[in-house]
Amino acid sequence: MVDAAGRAIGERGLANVRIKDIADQAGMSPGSVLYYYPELDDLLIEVHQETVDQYFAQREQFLDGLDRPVDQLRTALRTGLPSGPDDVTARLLYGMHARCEASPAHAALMTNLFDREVALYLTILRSANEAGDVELRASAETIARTLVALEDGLGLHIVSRTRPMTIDAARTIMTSCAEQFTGVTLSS
Amino acid sequence: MVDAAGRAIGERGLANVRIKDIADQAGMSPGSVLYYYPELDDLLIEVHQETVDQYFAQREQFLDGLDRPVDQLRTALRTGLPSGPDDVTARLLYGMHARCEASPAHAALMTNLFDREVALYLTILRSANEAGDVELRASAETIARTLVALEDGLGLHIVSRTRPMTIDAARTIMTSCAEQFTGVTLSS
DNA sequence: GAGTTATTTGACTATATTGTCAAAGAACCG
DNA sequence: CGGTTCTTTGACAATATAGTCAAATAACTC
Repeated sequence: MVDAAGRAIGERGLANVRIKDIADQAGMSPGSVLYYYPELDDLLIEVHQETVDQYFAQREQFLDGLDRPVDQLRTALRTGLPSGPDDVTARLLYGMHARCEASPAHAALMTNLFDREVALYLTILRSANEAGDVELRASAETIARTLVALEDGLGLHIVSRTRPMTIDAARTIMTSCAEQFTGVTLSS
Repeated sequence: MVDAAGRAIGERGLANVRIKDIADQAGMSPGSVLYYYPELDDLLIEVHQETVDQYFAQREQFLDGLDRPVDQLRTALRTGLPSGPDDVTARLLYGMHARCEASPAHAALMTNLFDREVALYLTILRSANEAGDVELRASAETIARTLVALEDGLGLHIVSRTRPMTIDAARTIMTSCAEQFTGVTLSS
């Protein structure tokens, strides 16, 4: 059901999704959708939750098996960007940002995602630093927040089809920024 | 009329604005709105255009009268962020990002704004560098793009009420990032 | 000021979508 | 089984909103 809603949003866009679309994707009637979610917002919040969890789990998974923290950093820098303008997960998450203004639940989920991503970078940065592989030219907290916010800004432009902002250009920028903060070469 | 639409969006939100809201703001009847804009999208595009122009003009104006490029840089770093979660202009622009996926016109306006902001930083960075006030530890183009994308990412979190991301925190990050790229202290 | 065109209006139609509900059907339980 | 609860359905009512349009009004021209 939550999956079906996610697919429906992927097809029709978060702003235009109708109960009927969700019902179709779930192989149900519109009445059944309302039976489980009298407030459609509740369903959207679960979709948001689910998407955040899956996205973050995947990001962590990319790091599995990488022993050297610098390699983890390099990989994290690559996997924090949308895969392209049509990246379904990224589009959904950016769409959810708009709902944060009105819905504390969505805002909390965004805060949660942000915190987890910052924590991920923090861990990597600190262990890379302890391993003597990188400097930390600002506080680890600041660097981590910078990288996450930069990912979000670049991703927004990728998804919005801002022309000069291709995935390659965005990767260059991520790398370059991380290099400045850590004093090492990170381009792969 | 475009102004009225902007106000209506400010009150009701871009996603929920109705023709009636615009008519009310303009002191007209709904019929008159349709008379001038049979396609409501055309009006939204003009609102977008207008907002981009005004926003950028104001950003430039903040730099007026600042002779030293480093001061311009400091000011640019401060004025590129939303004034708070309720910043009407910022909310409108972030809302418009969602429309870029479907509308090339909106995407073009976003590209235009991005390019102009990058150009602004480019000018500042280059003259600060020529004045011998800053280093450029990456290409000016890369630094400028980084700063603009970072502003956008931070602004998105401010507007979305991502809790740890206050305006102060965001300013710290902007400053710290610029310091890394330029090798000088910029905090005011 | 008569005639012409442009603008404005608000009532009306068309449409899309949410939400209701009684009845049908399935699952479960003694 | 018979009864009970849970689930599902699709037709229907309620609502919201875009868009139409004839008629009223204003503006403009000669």
